Amino acid sequence: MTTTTIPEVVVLRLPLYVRVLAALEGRGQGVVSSQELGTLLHATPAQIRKDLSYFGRFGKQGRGYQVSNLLKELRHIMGIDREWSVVLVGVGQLGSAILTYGGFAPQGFNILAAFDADPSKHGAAIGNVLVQDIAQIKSEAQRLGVHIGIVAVPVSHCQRVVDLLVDCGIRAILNYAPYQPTTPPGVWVRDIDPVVALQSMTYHLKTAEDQW
Amino acid sequence: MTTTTIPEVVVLRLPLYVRVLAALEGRGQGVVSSQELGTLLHATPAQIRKDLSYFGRFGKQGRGYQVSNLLKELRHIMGIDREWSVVLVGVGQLGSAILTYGGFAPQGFNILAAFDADPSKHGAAIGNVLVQDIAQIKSEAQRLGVHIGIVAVPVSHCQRVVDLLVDCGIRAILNYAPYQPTTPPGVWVRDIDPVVALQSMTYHLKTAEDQW
DNA sequence: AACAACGTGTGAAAGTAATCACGAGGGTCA
DNA sequence: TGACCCTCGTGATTACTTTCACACGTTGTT
Repeated sequence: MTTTTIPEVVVLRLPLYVRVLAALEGRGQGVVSSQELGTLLHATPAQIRKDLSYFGRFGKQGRGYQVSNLLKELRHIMGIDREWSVVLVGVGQLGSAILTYGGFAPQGFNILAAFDADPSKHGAAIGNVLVQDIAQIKSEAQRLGVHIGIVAVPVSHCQRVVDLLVDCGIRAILNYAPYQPTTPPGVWVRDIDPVVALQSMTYHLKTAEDQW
Repeated sequence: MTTTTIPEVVVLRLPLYVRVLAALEGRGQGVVSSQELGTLLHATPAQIRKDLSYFGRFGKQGRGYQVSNLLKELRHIMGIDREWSVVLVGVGQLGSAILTYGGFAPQGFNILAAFDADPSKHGAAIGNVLVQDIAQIKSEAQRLGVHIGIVAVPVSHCQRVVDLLVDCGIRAILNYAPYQPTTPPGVWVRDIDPVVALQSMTYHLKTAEDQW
């Protein structure tokens, strides 16, 4: 068995591949070339081919890739051909919005429970999810077999909550707090911070202005 | 004048530097070393020093960096020592949540107007912002001197809305739709897609499982 | 059956980014 | 003053990513 470690940049691109392949399948396209995928993904055809080659040989010379087959393969490789159990911590404005957001479930990410430290929120149901006492999280996470945690708490609580999730056996965390928590090896964190995204663009806006 | 082009990866890290420096200033710390910054940012001290060296010589040998000074410098370099005018397109569930989110204004990003194609939404005020007809966007954007656009529309409308924003003279776009729009050179886009973030983690979860 | 057009998979080359390692300066204290 | 410790800034090195370019298989055509 030839186990090459996949570069992380490639892993980060895989979901985008799946996204456009799903769109192509939805519109009934049967075959796609690396050239066309490259256009749709704003990447070079060579990069598409090299990325895919890390996982196998899915294409056919002279033809391209069979959309439905490649999509199936990639979904399996990424582990998104199954359901994942998710818990959310922090039911403030942001947390509530996440609970009512309809984009996770269709992709197999099921938010099964929500937790907050504020007793006044306990017992409420937001978007079909019951808000529970944060003290219950460990037993609930184990009972539900949770894989993924979403953190939507203030910066001041972020590290503590992340530690707690890790203690619950969770090894993948989607973090909405504007803070990079420290985690032990083997735990994956993705940060979502729109302000950071905006700030990295203002650098370019300013630089473009200064140009003249 | 020595104008080296700054690597984009460095630009993407600058906001994180500002974030931790602001935290250090808030807690009253006067001086910080690249070593300590590295710990807080999960980066090596060498990387911190090299990144900062693209913009100038802010440190003092034997001491480190003066927190307030470095913060001031970086804020200026990134263009976040001023206010930026923002418009939002798409006042659905997500768009409404963005309008009521309190995290943008304190960082100098002021959402001045919101637009939607649905007439039933026009005239509503959400989080102090008036929802207007999308047909008004060009005149309003010019009147308000808008710099940045936030896109919170369905995938099917994303490209059209982005084209419209570009036509309004906007050159920085924060895109919440799960689709990578095409833009002319000189226009900057940052995509925010929590599902993509989750999917890149399930790859690792699955791989860790398969290990044994 | 031969040929042309197409497009994959992949080593090699080129281009970027991260890290190393060290000279030089600053601070502290006896 | 001088010895010692600290930490920056940076050229050199190493590691990682992307792109190039071509052999080879597939499809369609005459």
